[in-house]
Amino acid sequence: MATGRGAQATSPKGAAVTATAAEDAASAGKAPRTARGRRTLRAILDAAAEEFGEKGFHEGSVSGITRRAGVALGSFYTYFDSKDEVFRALVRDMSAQVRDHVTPAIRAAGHQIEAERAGLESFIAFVRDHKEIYRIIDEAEFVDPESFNLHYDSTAERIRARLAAAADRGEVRADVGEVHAWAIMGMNVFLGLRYGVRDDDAVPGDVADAVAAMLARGIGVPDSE
Amino acid sequence: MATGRGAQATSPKGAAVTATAAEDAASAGKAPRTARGRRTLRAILDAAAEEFGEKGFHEGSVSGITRRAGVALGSFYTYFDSKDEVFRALVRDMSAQVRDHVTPAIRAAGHQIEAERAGLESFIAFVRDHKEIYRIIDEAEFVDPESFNLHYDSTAERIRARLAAAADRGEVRADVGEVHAWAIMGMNVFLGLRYGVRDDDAVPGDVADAVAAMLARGIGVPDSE
Amino acid sequence: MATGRGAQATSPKGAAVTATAAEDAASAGKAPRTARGRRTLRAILDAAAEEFGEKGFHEGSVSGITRRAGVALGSFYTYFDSKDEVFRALVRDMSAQVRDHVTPAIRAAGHQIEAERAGLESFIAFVRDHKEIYRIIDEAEFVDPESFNLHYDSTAERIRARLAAAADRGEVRADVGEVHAWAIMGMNVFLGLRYGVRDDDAVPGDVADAVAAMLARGIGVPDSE
Amino acid sequence: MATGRGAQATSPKGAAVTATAAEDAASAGKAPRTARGRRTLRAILDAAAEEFGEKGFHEGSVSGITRRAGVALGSFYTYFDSKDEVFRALVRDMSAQVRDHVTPAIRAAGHQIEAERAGLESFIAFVRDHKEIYRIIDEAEFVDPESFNLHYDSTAERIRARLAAAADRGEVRADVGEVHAWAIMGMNVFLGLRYGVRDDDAVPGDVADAVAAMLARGIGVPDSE
DNA sequence: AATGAATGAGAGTTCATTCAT
DNA sequence: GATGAATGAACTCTCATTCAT
Repeated sequence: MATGRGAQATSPKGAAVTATAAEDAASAGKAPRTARGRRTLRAILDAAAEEFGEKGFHEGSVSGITRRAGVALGSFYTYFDSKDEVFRALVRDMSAQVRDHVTPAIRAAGHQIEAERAGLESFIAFVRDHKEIYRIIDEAEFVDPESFNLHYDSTAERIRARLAAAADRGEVRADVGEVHAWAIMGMNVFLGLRYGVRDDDAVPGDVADAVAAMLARGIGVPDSE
Repeated sequence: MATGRGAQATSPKGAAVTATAAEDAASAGKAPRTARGRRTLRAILDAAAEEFGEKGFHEGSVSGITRRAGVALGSFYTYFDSKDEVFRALVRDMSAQVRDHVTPAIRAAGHQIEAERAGLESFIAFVRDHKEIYRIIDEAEFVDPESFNLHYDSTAERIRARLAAAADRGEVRADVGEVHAWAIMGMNVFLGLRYGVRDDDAVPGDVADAVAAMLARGIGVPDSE
Repeated sequence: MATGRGAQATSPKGAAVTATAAEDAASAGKAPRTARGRRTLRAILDAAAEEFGEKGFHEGSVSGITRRAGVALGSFYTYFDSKDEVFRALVRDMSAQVRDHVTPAIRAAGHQIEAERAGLESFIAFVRDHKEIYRIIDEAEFVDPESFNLHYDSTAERIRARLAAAADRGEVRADVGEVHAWAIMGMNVFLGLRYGVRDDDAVPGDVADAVAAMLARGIGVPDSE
Repeated sequence: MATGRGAQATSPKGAAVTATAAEDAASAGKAPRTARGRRTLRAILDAAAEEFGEKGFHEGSVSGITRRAGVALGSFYTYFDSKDEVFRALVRDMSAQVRDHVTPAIRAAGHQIEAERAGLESFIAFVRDHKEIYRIIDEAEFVDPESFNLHYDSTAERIRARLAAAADRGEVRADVGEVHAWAIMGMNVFLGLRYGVRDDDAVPGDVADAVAAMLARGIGVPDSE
């Protein structure tokens, strides 16, 4: 699927992607030197998120991106070396944004079970605004396996680490480990697909409540609150 | 990700795919009439599973398939109308095979929690033999969304139905529903990815034990065994 | 410049190229398996000699080749992996044909000075029929340096070897070596350019006579005839 | 091949080219009016000699030139109307410099055979410092045929004229003419390629000695010294 | 004069699909 | 049925040239 925690590309505000991805482009050695250049790069990145989100990497085209961005075909290559490269920048950007979006919700929670609940709720809400995230991160499996693996490995590792810390605090059972982290990530990703992308009917909080209740009994320590 | 329950393409025996997929092809209106034809169709389907499993749908090519199958390029079109069509046949075949592989393990269990444990163990074991299943089902999201959705919807529905039956039997909590079904499917898919495709180190039974313990407390009814 | 000894591409007979170049293509792993395929390959090779001879490698285009050959653009790639590859095949073919054309004239001569005279005359005559050879072999310096170097190195080496043999027979001076071989090759190439490609006025035999007279005194042994 | 007589682009001092070529550029109607402009033009011309020498005309790029020159891409068009135009300026410049380099050595000789010897030695030495000259003049055959022809025609004509004068002085045979001029030019060009560009082992003087001895007998008048 | 972003025509290459043998 | 050559639309990427700043 896609991700363990929210994103922001092509946001309603229309510019959120660029923050991180523009840096990736920069680190790829094609940083714009003028304000006009920065505007163009931003337009291309937003357009790429749209194009790939709608059509996927292979069906999407560079000319589709530049058409959406309202720039000439050649301008694309002023900022990216190849179609693969924008895609890579986008995947990393989305991965970062998902993480940045849910982290505060998780941090704000007082108890680890509540943290997981908040994370899932926040993730589902986020996915609703950024349905393209699934298509983009999923297709990375084929186009940029490294980013794909990195995304899931680091997401799972973050979950594992916070569960371990919670175990130390006595909030979750001591035998909780990597298996549980991957299990939770998998649940979140599929619930995001079902209740974020597929159908908007359910209330994210309700879905999160149901899962949290299961987790409280499944991995929580009774009376640790 | 990919799937909730096992597959069989490109099996060690090298022919398993064909049973089901050949019927799909037949239903697509190109059933071979001679024994020679049946052999060619089987070769093409096995080769397609290999090709798409290795390279994905877009990077895979019809000529790659016929080369692997040892038949002429043109022969492909004797059995399939298009590249999309083999892929569709393959996705449905895999979906069916995953289902057919895990179902017996689930049926054999005495208690629902044990059934879920057996299903996951069986699934991980299966994935190890058919790592291409993830790539194929995942890419269906772009190539054949209908099959993709059908696969996950029907898998989740099967889980939901058996949990409902178990609730009636008093083996799992009465409040278990669709959310739990999608959560379990997500866990299974990601654990299959992590411990089936990615890394062969862990013992599937151990992974399944950890998950079953969590589920027993999370959704199980104490003393229902 | 171009070459030390004659060529044959795009000959009046229109098919000469293919003999050798078709084998190169074959050795490149794309040998046609049917008579129709052989005809197409021949048409492409002849067209490539024309296209590159007229426009040079960089200005020439694959679509120009297929247009001349009267085949579809894609058919080109049935026989060659790239534009570079036809060019390479062509250069090697031309090198071989130049050699094959002049060698008999040289062999037929009774004395080495007469052999050099006959070689030059034959070369000029040949160049007049295949003016494109200069453009093709010259541009190889940029496109396929290996073939370019090989062409001149082997041509010079052939001259050196036959002069050495002649020295043993007492027909030319004993101190004749590599320097003289390259000098003779250079003379031939430029006289071919001047009296073969550039201007058809002079009689090749007259040019060859003048050079032979100079060589007779310059490297010949008096009274060795 | 390339040329009959010396050049100077991309010289060790790094600026020599400009003297002549800047005039060509000027004659092309874009003479710089300030000292800063002259410096920029010089930098572009030197960079162009490097770029085209290394990569050839077609593989070389305007942006490669400006990068080497350390100026902005757009600045190129302040001094040249097109890529072709720099190349043309460069070819003429190189032709002139080759001529200017060898002429003094030829003039200084007391006897025509010695003059030819000195010319060849000087040419080989020169080529070693300016190996790019072959690539540049050779590619002119495709890019700027007029300059290409002019270069060889005028070089051959200079040789012919000095041989005619020498014949009048009784230093070379009376029957020496255009054929001999082209032959000598061809020898020089190929010996420059072999012992100047390709391999630095041989001593230019030794090569020139061998050729001079051959010419002395071939076209010289005995006892004319 | 200098800068560097923007432009867009053009070229090479791929490959699903067709069809004559 | 099988074969493999032929087709051509489609796409990515390059780069000379222009132009606003």
